[in-house]
Amino acid sequence: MVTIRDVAKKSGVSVATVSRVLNANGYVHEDTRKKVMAAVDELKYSPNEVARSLYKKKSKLVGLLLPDITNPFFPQLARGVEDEMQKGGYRILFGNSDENAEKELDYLNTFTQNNVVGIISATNNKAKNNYKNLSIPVVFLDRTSSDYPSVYADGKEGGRIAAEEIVKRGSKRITILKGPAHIQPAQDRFQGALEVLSQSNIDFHVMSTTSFAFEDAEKWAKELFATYPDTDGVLASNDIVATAVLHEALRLGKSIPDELQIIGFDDIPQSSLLFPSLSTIRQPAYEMGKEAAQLLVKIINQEKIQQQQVQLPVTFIDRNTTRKVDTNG
Amino acid sequence: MVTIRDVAKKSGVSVATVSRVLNANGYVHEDTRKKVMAAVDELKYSPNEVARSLYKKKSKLVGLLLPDITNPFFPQLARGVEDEMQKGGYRILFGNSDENAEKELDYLNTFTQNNVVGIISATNNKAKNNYKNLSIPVVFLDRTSSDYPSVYADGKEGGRIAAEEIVKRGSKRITILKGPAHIQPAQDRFQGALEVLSQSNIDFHVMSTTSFAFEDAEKWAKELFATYPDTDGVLASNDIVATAVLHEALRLGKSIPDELQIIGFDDIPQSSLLFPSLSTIRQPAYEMGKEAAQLLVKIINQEKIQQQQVQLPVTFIDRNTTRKVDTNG
DNA sequence: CTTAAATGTGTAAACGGTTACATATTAATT
DNA sequence: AATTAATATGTAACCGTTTACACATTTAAG
Repeated sequence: MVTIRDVAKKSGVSVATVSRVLNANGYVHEDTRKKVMAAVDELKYSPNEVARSLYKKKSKLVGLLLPDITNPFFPQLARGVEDEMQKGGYRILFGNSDENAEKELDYLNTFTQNNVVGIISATNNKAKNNYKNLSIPVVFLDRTSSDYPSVYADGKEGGRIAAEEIVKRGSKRITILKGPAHIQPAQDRFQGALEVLSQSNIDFHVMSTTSFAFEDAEKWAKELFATYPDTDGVLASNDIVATAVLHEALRLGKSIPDELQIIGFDDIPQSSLLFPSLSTIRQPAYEMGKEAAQLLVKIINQEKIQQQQVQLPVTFIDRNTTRKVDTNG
Repeated sequence: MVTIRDVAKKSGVSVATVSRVLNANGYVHEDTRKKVMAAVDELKYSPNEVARSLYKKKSKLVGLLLPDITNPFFPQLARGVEDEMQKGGYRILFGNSDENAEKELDYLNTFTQNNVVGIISATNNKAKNNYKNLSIPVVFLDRTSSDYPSVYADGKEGGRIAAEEIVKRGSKRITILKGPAHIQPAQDRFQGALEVLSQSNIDFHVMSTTSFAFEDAEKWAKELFATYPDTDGVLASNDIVATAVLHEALRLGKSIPDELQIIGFDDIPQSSLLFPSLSTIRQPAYEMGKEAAQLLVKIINQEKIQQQQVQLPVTFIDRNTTRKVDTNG
């Protein structure tokens, strides 16, 4: 390994001078700067971030904690975070928590032990006080929080829109699939939908589900049609569940969207490739990731923050699992 | 921040002793061990990995470089890597390369600057010599390599199987969608399929595509049916493209699998949730990630390796975009 | 009982950077 | 010409660990 001392020797100056040219810090004569840069090039020197981090007590690393990268909603988030962090020269220490408090704590420890300069967490764990005594900034992603910086989409509004749209398009016996109880965003969606349907005079059922996993999704779908065979509108807790519902409905020979309308949530990339393509409430996942990253670097740089909580808007994506609404009405 | 010195002071011993109890190194009296552990607990001391890494010249970090986490094949890989690494106490420094040599090099630098102890790379870049003068072990994932440790699925065999199965099921005018030229695994699949079809007396076309992106997939699909409207069997370069083909075929009112059979490649999670569900060649992505991680930690630990190249088998997943084969034949 | 080996602990030097401080030279100011 | 400010560079301490080495004490062996 070539160190700053090797560069210093080769260019005939002290390590301090080398450090100064590398960091463009303090005074250094143009001639010596050139000598040093030449030595750097020749030796292919590249500073050891670990040593730098040790002295400075801060690295160029940020921790990113997601529930599960395997859930198709999260890669977009992650990508948004990464692309933005990349710009600021930050790199990502990555972990999946599985919404498991122990794993989460474990990762939080790793992050601090590695001098990360900030953390972005998209977990929905109750164990908030894992974060209480962290000395580094945290921003929560896809999760509302009044006491921490956070960026999230307007889930409640999303739920409302979904309910309004499905009603407007004529569903009369709606089933709301309520997502896992401990996932706040899922509850927000549910509340929004509930609010609208409660105030309407449309029949509806609520069916609880306990996970967002692929493997479970088909089970809920079967259960749904077994329990409520005459439902003509499903508000799914997310696009995965919606996809499973769509799949099962087609298997049962239901005509979509004529007999049954389905609205998902998230707008994961593959939703547009289904047939019929899935109508859904879009969360701007990539932008959310970016936004979170921007917020975090602002906090790291001690910039003034206008808004600790960033709420991003949600939009209805009108595809083919919903009927066309009468536009002249 | 509480350091080893604070613990030493509190427990009335030297830092060397504290270090010894923490690392279970050298001799230390049981009584002092207890004293030290008590101080550790009381102060909630947790060692600074950065300092440790600096002295030892190796961290507990491994670099993971993927083309794009947003491509649904990769989260599974990543998860396999992470789960396995987690077991060994390693954490993941993560990056997306976008198959861009500059980004790739940039990440490789970051990795080494941060003293990672190994790298797993799933890129398909020509710029192999980015890896030449790395002093840390690298294993390539989803990519064949004779001169580096690598784990990959048997793409060529996968291509053969796909071709055989679609022929066996009666397609007579087959289109092979050839994936991007610079993606070796895509070429392997293509070669396998080509091999089988060349030796048969079935008509077939080859159509080249240049990316695996969602946005492009629909374009290829439309182009496919515009160019070869009478094709009755498609061998897609991966499940995304297959999904787009399926979508477009259904849109055109083709009956699947009766008029048109489709076989994908990868078996990404959502393939089973399509309707009709997608027949495909399964790559064991999660296992590949795990295998790569296992191989890397073996190399890190200087264990004897029997096989530098591990090739995982590929299987035909017979779902509903292919016809049922006559079993009594 | 003497000696050697095993056990237990501390001091200080690394690891590879950054920077406070000291010092020297040159340029600007009066 | 004398003084001050700006420029340029080096020395050494520091960041928080680990470990080589030294030394002391206990235990085992002869």
